[in-house]
Amino acid sequence: MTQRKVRVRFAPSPTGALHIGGVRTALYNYLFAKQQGGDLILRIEDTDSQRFVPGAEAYIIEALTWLGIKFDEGVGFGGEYGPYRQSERRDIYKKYVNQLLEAGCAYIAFDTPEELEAKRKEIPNFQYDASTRMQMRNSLTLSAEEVKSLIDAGRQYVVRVKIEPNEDIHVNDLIRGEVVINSSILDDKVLYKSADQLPTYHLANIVDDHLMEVTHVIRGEEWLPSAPLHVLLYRYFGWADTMPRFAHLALLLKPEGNGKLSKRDGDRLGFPVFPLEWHDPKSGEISSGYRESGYLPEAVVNFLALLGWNPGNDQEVMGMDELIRSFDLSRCSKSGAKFDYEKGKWFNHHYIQEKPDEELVALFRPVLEANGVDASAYDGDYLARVVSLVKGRVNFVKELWEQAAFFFQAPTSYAEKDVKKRWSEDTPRIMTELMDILRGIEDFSSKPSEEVVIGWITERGYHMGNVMNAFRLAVVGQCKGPHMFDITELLGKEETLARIEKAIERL
RNA sequence: GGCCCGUUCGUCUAUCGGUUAGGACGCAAGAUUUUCAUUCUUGAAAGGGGGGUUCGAUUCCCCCACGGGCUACCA
Repeated sequence: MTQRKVRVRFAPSPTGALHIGGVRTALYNYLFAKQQGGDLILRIEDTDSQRFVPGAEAYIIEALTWLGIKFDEGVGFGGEYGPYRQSERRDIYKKYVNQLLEAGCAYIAFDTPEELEAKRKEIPNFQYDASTRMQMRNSLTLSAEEVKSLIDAGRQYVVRVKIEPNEDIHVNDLIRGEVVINSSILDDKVLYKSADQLPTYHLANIVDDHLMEVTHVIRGEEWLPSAPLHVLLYRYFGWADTMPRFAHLALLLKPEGNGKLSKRDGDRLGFPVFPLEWHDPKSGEISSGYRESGYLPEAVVNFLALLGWNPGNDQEVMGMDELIRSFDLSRCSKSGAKFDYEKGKWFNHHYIQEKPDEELVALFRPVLEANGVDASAYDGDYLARVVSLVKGRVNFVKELWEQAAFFFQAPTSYAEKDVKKRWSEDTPRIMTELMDILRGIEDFSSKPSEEVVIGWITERGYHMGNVMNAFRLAVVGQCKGPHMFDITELLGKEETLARIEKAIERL
């Protein structure tokens, strides 16, 4: 067992956009697989035909690819253990259900959903289990002939697992240690549904993990209560010796209030809960995504990795390779983590600073276009210099526009507050004088022009702050922005003079 | 209701019986500066409650409280 190659799987259900919590589960699976030199499998668990949403599968693949989570096999990635879509594995499940039936570990039940619902209403805490199954209509209470005639008559039925009561079942969890649950509190779960002739999660999951030789099941905490059932199923199938190890991850919680993180929280608090923008085909609703909001994938990965895991030291900034190196399931926290969006923003800010300017320029060009600027009119070097001047003040690539707009458009208005404070009666006179000085500068680059202007201000005994801020107001439109002479260097002498002239006219 | 899991600054977390309980985000103050931001420095900020065990508990055990999950022919 120890020499088996590590194989883990991410097995989402294509019922909509991939939730950010699901992304984290996928990430942890990936980190673990790569660290162990193993494989990551993408399996699509589409056994619920009712909830199937077209496009969800493609969305999942695109989202994880964007984040740099790479699969070794699975839907869209090939592999020897396919098919990897559960809806294409009907025959396989049928065979294994029959195996369970023949072994007496499962039975056929004819109770309709309506009958069950009535039962649940009638008896509080009703559970289909060892204590009640002999009062129900199933192959344990009906004779073989009756069962056969019902089936021949086309009666719908489900297959239920037969749980033997009064046994302590031990689940050894890599994160939580040993969890013990008594089999009496488990119910005879449906393994095979009548409606769509497909297995439920429980059956399909065990059969596929076994057939695909999965060694570790890393999944959300919501599966912990059914883990004993899964352990039992491995035993009933005779696969206990190759049963995967389990690791149940604590959930991502709402930033404020109670409960787990949901799509509504994102809408309400103004942050995405999906990796990519999602267009719901049923409701037509559009939900924002991290990618479209201007997040860098490395920031999302780093942020998510630390939500519920840490390397055991003070290091927080880690790239994918580093995460792979230090990831450790035993260091995953057992309690749920509130989603801290502010920290996510900080990570993005950080990764923007680390990113080479040329790469930022590539991301900046579409932002310029979106704001009506013909980005192709500017060469990469110019844009790179603009970006390097303003990137320190943004959290998102999008915000680069707000910070750098004046490099592309002369101010059309001037910040009222700054005008009041920095533009006095004799400012036009001083600005006219400044224009003369600027005209005379041969080398208009930052340092030399700064020396000349500062020299002039000092010589004339002008107030440094007043002159420089008026200058800034004229060129930028408000009293903020990068170093003044870095701006004028990029703008050039002609544009700088034109802007001052315009300001004198208008103010 | 039943069952399971959990509980350290506002948030994410470190601590594997003895620490001035550490770091990060956020927040506040200061420094730098011709502006705004960045940056840097500093600061405020935590072991849910009650019992044990122990020379000593944040750390181990029990109870309670609180939080989370599950309790479908959904995953």
